[in-house]
Amino acid sequence: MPELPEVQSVVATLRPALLHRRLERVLHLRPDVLDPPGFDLAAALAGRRVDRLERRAKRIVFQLDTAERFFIHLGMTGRLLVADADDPLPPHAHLLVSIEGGRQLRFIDPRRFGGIFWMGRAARHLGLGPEPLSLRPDRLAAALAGTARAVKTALLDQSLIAGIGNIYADESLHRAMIHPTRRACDLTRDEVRRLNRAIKLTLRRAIAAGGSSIRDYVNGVGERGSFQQSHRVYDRTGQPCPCCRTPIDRIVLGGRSTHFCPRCQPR
DNA sequence: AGGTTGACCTGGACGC
DNA sequence: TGCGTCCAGGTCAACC
Repeated sequence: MPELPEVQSVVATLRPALLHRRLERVLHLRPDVLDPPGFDLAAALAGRRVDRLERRAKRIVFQLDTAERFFIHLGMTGRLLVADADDPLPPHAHLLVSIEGGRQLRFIDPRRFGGIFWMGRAARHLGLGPEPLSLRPDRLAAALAGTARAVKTALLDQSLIAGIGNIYADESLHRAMIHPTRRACDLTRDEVRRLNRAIKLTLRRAIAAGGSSIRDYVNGVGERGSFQQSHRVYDRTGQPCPCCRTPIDRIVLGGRSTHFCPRCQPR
């Protein structure tokens, strides 16, 4: 569900409720969403203040006043939000933490592809590539030059570029007018430059719109995004391309649904 | 080693 | 109404 723009929106909307406040009690924890398994998260959080709340790729990173860190990954269906403690509890709430002042942090995830990952104080290497919003074209060119996979598949590889998912890969490739099955290493310098610009523009606009809400996604205060209304190709199979009116085509690439305009993005 | 596939989960949409 | 099938915004481990 959540890619870079959605996670960015979650972090931005959670900050006012969390930053510089103390976490009081862990009220509920489903143990199988925690890594490492068996870690005493309740003891680690009790009485700790949240000093920083940041996004790294698709991860929401908490830094406590002890300098310890943990991150939450939302997987496909995860939600992280603050609610009033007496708001009705939805199904699949896996972590509930009371916040100084009476509100409650809730991690809800029906499919449980997401999770809570304790990092401690170590400056652990996360195995993630660079952030796309600050990526320079030569860096993107180097990442793509090293692989013969389809460019769309390469964009989804978080060790090459971290934060893009299925929606924004398709949207960026359409804006750059590049066919998703083109071999990553075959792109010309000009195409890489176009792609770099398209990624940044697409992500910035999506962030400004609060992300894309196809089905589950809501931000940290429960609001839906609106960028799905501006999608050019994603989930628009058979509908007209906004540039040339040709029906949008859908293929399966690397097991993922892939949408593109056969006219604007020729092979 | 690089690249591809299936598995992990639940729920909603659709067809019969 | 009910049941089966397919699909979903992500990431791994297991395979060629």
